[in-house]
Amino acid sequence: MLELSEPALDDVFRALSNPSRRAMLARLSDGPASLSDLARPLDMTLAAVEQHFKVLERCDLVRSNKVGRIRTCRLEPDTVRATEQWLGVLCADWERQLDRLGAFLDGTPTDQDGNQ
Amino acid sequence: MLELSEPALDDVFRALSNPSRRAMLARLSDGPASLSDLARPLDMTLAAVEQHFKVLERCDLVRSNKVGRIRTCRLEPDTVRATEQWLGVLCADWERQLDRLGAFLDGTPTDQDGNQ
DNA sequence: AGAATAGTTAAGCGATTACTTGATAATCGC
DNA sequence: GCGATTATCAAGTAATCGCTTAACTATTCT
Repeated sequence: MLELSEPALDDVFRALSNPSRRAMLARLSDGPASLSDLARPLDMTLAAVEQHFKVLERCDLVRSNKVGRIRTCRLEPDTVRATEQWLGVLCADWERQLDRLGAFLDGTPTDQDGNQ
Repeated sequence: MLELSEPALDDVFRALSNPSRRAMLARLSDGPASLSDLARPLDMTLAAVEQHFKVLERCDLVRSNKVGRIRTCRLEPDTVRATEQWLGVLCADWERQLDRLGAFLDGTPTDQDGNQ
């Protein structure tokens, strides 16, 4: 599984924080599209959409290649999954901590120490 | 399962895009902490940490209560899981689309199962 | 009571964001 | 070749972000 560095996580979450960019990703999860395709439902100039796309591409949420005058854009699901996993670990840690607490309240000994 | 609105997703992803805020969440996934606890490993003033915490609290990634002069902070894992799920749907849609494409290239009719 | 600890609030500042307009290519259809 | 389509680049701008400092309000400790 792809592991994202801290700066990469900055960029991925930043990229995901914009609704137009999320709409572009959602569109791409349905299949490849040109920049104009991505722009069509969005209420902004093509130049703006291109800038949004570059943000997504710089952090590897998407990739693209240009043939003729058409740039074809695709989702890059590895990065999406790596991001999902980061959140998963956060929840897992939380649940592990709740388990330890529950065990403590039950009077059951915990063998996983390391409380701080 | 908690479902996040589009504006809520804006705020959650924005909140997650900062490394100090992610460090605070990671610390809280280990158990409750005061604001000063959260500030200790971070190279910034307590005022800055409090501002970061407010960002996390406004989008329900954490909650807190104050007793005496101590504000005790906790993770709110429902929102983390809802965010994780949004990413999960994105990947699922992408995989469904790959399945359709694969089936088309095989000349086989599309059905539900199968992975990539 | 006085001093230290913990948190809160407001103002300010430089950097970054999310656009826009306008100019410039490159390419396709006829 | 010409005009429409598709994309790219540069510069400008208003708003937001990530801090800081400074002043202030509890609360706890001795």
